[in-house]
Amino acid sequence: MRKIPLRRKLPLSFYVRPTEEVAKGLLGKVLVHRMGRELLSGRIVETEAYLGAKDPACHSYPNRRTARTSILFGPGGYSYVYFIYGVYYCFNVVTEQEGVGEAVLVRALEPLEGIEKMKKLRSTSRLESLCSGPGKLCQALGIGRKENGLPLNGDRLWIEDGPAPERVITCTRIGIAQPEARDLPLRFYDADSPHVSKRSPTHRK
DNA sequence: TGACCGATGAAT
DNA sequence: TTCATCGGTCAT
Repeated sequence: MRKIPLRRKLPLSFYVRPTEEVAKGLLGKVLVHRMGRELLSGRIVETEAYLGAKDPACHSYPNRRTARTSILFGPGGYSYVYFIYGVYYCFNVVTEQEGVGEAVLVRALEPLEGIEKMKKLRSTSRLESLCSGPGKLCQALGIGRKENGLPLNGDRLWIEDGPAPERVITCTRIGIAQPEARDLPLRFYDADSPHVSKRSPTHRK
C-alpha cells in the first residue's frame, strides 16, 4: 500500500471566527507553500492576534481602510503579507466576517517539508533558527509580496489540520509599544516547542 | 512627492 | 540591549 500524505486543508469557515480563537486554534496546524513542484511546510507553534477596531497595534486600527489594509476587512481565510523594515515580510491570516479588520500573525513554525530548500533560502542550517520569527518563516517558505491576498484553500498557499499542542502559553505580544496594546494577552505559543521566537515579551520599561 | 516609520533580526 | 536598514505607506 502506497503512503499518500493526508492533506486536509482547513476550510475557510475555520477563519471566520473570533480572532483570538483562530490564533489559538492555529497552533499545531501546518502552513504549506507550494513553490513550483516543491512543498515547503511547517507546524505553527506561535501566533499573535491583531484586533482591528480596538487594537492600536493593528494596521487597521481604528477601522482604518487604506489600499494596504483593505484585505483585512474582507472575509476570513485570506493571506495578508506585508513588508516591514525595508527587509522582511510577515505572514498573517485574515479572520472574522467581512467588514471586521482583524488578523492573526504567524510568528514561528517547526519546519516539516522542504527543509533543504529552506536552508538555502535562509542561508543557515540550524533547524531552530529556520522559522523562529515572522520574518524568518517568510524567508524560509519563500513567502513575499506575491503571496498577499491569496485564499487559504487554494493550491499555492494553505493551512492543514493538525493536533493542538499539549501546553499553550498565553502572554503579551512581541514588539508592541503602545500603552493601550502592549499588555494585552494576545500572543500564543507551544510551551514545549524549541522553534518559537527567542525574544522575550516586552513589558513596561 | 517625500517625510517618516516599523507586528525584525542578528550581533553583542 | 543596541542598531542597521530601506521600501512602502499615506498624508500632503
